[in-house]
Amino acid sequence: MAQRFLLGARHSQKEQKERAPALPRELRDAVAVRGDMFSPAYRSSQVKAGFSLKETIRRLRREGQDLAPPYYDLGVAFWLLLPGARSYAPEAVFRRFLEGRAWEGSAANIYDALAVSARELARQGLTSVFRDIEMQVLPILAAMELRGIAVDTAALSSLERSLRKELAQLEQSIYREAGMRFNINSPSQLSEVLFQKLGIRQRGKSAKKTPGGMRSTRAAVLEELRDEHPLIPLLLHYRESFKVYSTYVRGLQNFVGEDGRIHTEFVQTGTATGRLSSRRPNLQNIPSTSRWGKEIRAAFVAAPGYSLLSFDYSQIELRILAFLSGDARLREAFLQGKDIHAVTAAKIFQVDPSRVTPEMRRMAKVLNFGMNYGMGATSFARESGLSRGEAQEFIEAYFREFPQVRQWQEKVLQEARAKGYVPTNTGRKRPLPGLRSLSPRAAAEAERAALNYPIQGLAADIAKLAMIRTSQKLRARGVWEKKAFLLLAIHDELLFEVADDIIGEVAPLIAAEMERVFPLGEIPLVVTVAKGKRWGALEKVHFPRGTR
DNA sequence: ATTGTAAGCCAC
DNA sequence: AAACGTGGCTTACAAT
Ligand SMILES: Nc1nc2c(ncn2[C@H]2C[C@H](O)[C@@H](COP(=O)(O)OP(=O)(O)OP(=O)(O)O)O2)c(=O)[nH]1
Ligand SMILES: [Mn+2]
Ligand SMILES: [Mn+2]
Repeated sequence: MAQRFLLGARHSQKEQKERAPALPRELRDAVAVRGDMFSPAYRSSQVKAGFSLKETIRRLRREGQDLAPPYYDLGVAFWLLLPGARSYAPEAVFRRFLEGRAWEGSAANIYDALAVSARELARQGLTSVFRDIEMQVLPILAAMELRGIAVDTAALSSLERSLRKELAQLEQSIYREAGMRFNINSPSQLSEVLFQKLGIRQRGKSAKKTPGGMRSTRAAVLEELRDEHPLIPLLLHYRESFKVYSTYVRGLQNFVGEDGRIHTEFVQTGTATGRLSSRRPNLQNIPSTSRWGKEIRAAFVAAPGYSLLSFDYSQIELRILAFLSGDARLREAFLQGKDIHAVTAAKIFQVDPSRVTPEMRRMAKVLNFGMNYGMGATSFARESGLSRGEAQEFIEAYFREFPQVRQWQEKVLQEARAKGYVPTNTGRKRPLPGLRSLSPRAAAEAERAALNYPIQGLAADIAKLAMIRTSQKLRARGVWEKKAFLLLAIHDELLFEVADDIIGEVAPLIAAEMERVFPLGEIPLVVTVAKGKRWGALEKVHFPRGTR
């Protein structure tokens, strides 16, 4: 299937010429941008074409210069044509899409890649997503990376001391219970200690193996063995603390810059669905739930005189599912302002919806999305604590309640099998060659990805539109990158740093803009707002009626 | 010393 | 570990 997206290789030069429509004038007149150079043309209104334009923009802005829009980023262009590849670096792109031509870093190379990608984007109906979404987001990401987010390093150091102490004690307790010293961080050594030396086994259950044939020691397995040996709860505790220590406390400290801020990199070509990813460090997976998690988040702070403002779409993918499937009852639930995550939590935990805790609701999220994207009864049972039979019945009841969701899924799969790819409402598409795999496992895996893609992909576009529109609004007010800074995009959440004296003005503005970026028919997009001096201690903001 | 893979786990 | 999906990071361990 990937062949369909390979360009040029199958055609002779002559055929190419006959088929290739002329490039629009603005692209023929594009300026080739090489990352290590500067040209007065960078200030012109011509299209700037090149690889890694975000990095070029960052470099130029650091040097007091800039790269004027409009942009044409070649890596992003080829990513839209074939999302999910490992690399969109020039060498990889030329190898895959411009066979026969090698990347030499020349302007001619850039024009070649521009011509090939632009024609194919147009042919596949991707021009609008590319130009109106991706190329608008690009300079916003550059600004976010340059700004960074402030970190309370003293808080992190204090956390490091606490965790060191706790880990040292846990380590000793674990050695004592095991009757020997070993590397707790080595799953193979731990597996041997647990299942050979101590002979721990779950009565009447088969051994859980990793793909490598080892007996698994992951948390889900240890959780089931919790009562079988006093070592197990110690290990679970150790695992959680060590994760926080190694990845978040020690790891993050290494990324704090001279300016006291962490500057993540947002990868625009990092996912197959249109989401962004974040790396070096990843600031999209900072812990949020556990006790340690809260403390880690509390180490991310606003600059003096500023506050952090968080805007998160409520139940975003469930609303999109209601919109796409048209399911009458799911739509009705959202028209009535229902919180489906809370409803599911209330059913699972058998409490009144008003008494659902944040932890219960987070668990319900996993179950709700799990059901919609193909989770089995066994996994549902483990996640929920229900028996396998109860889990099976719960899933069936869910699809009885929302029958049009199933119908929509069947339709998505049919079209996906016929076309070999899945589209989103914005025109983005993802090829899924696995759908035609002869391996039932691989085919089933591709089917689940196909069910997820139209929803996660549209959610990604909504979040990107939110970045674009809110930045435009703030720019019109004269505060963008002056008194209001976008710091992070966490999938369906935008985290701003805003001067205290304009919070009352811009918070309703941002929320209102986010709620209008993509109307889902009658289904409202709802944004939850929270603010505070520390990310780990935000308080919900309520707007008076009619202010947005 | 560097690179790649497996296992595991954090977030959305 | 299992019929949720999308990611990135750390450690251990083997291969280079
Ligand atoms: N497949 C899957 N998708 C998830 C999972 N967790 C989050 N997502 C996706 C779907 C969510 O709508 C989206 C945003 O995550 P959030 O944590 O903001 O949850 P959501 O918006 O649904 O609820 P909220 O009202 O914000 O608490 O990310 C998950 O466990 N599985
Ligand atoms: Mn949300
Ligand atoms: Mn969110």
